[in-house]
Amino acid sequence: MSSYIPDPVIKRLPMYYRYLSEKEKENTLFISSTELAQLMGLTASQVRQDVSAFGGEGRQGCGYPVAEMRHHIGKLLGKSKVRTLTVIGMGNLGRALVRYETFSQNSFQIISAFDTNPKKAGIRMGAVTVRLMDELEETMREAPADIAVLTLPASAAQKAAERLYACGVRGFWNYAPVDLHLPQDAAVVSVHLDESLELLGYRLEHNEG
Amino acid sequence: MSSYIPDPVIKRLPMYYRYLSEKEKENTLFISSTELAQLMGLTASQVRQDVSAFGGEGRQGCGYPVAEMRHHIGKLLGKSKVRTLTVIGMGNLGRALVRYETFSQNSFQIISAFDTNPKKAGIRMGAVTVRLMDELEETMREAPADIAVLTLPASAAQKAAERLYACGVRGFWNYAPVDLHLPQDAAVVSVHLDESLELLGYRLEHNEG
DNA sequence: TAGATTGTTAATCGATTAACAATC
DNA sequence: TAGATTGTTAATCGATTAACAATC
Repeated sequence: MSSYIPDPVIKRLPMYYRYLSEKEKENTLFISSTELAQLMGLTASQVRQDVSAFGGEGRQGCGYPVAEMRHHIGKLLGKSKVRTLTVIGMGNLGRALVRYETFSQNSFQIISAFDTNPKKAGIRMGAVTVRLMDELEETMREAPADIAVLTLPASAAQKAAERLYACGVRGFWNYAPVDLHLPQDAAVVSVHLDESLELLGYRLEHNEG
Repeated sequence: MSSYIPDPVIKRLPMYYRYLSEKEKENTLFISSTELAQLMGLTASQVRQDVSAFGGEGRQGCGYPVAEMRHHIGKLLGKSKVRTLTVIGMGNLGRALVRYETFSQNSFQIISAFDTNPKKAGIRMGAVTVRLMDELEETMREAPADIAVLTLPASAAQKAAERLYACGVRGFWNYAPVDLHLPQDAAVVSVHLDESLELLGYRLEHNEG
């Protein structure tokens, strides 16, 4: 069905979506590759190549229809569906994510949260009540999650991921500083905050001679 | 001094650092490009090119000296210095980051935190006391920060960044869903959590025909 | 029609991979 | 020395940029 889209283009889709959303809010009807490129820090040529790659359509002499293209990208990103999330690990980060409301705006819905610490079990956080990891399988049967958010120690992440995979979870949003090894049909996106900060350290160090 | 290193290589440095740290903990003295490549999901050839690019040195027939190479990369990443951080915006994420202890292990030290909400001012969080944004300039004079962590609404991020830049801050770790525009000598690394999750949505949607 | 801008083909650039001589 | 593995040069691959004909 959907033909091949190069990975660099896919990674830019969310950014396209963001800028098109902004433009739509400003009631802009059409935007040229030149303007979009400038906003996004790309070349106009690259924008035209990207659009062509992800199947967008423009009008010569006029530009790209903002609303239509945003909708098209939204569909590619699977925004038409609601995704259910479960958060594994109620440390500082887990707690913050559970309370983060921006997700719901984007049709991501946190439906459960787990921790291994019995002291945290039963506590209400955001819209969910923390459960013990022992109840994972049972809970996943009753209320399956599309995506697991892994905010637990590196040492526990791989095993938890395997357990979740066995429960049918196929999406993994990984915050633990490890690279997960899961079967091909699992989708993993990692957020390595520590590495991101280290990269900033590098840039800071080497920004002028 | 330091010769040019291609950007893709730089972005891999933190991952090299992570795996070398693990190997060092296991008391591995040398590691071959083949083994390192397998761990990191790269080709051996790429590892050798990377190492050569960032100025690492191996021993033929033997591999790369783990501890030495880790130290070398650490120096490139500026890990020899302690970096001071200020967190701007005490929402869920800001609070989580202030309490996050992994940073200190990596020689990043949070020394102040700000919010525009007077109700939050004066409250102690993690190792710092929240201050009102009004006190930003004064505080930066007394205790300058190398890096500002921007965990505030998109609409406020650009202006806050400019203010911080004017205070002499040159590193920006940006969590707001905007792209910052700052002078050349500022180093910006953005963590777009929403976009990262959207990418996962895409992968989930398109993982098998 | 004239002007603007797309869509696409060709050219360039840079990153990854392959190959192999150098050498520990 | 023989075996293993680096360091580097060459080949390939893919992404970005440039150019321009097609067309709204």
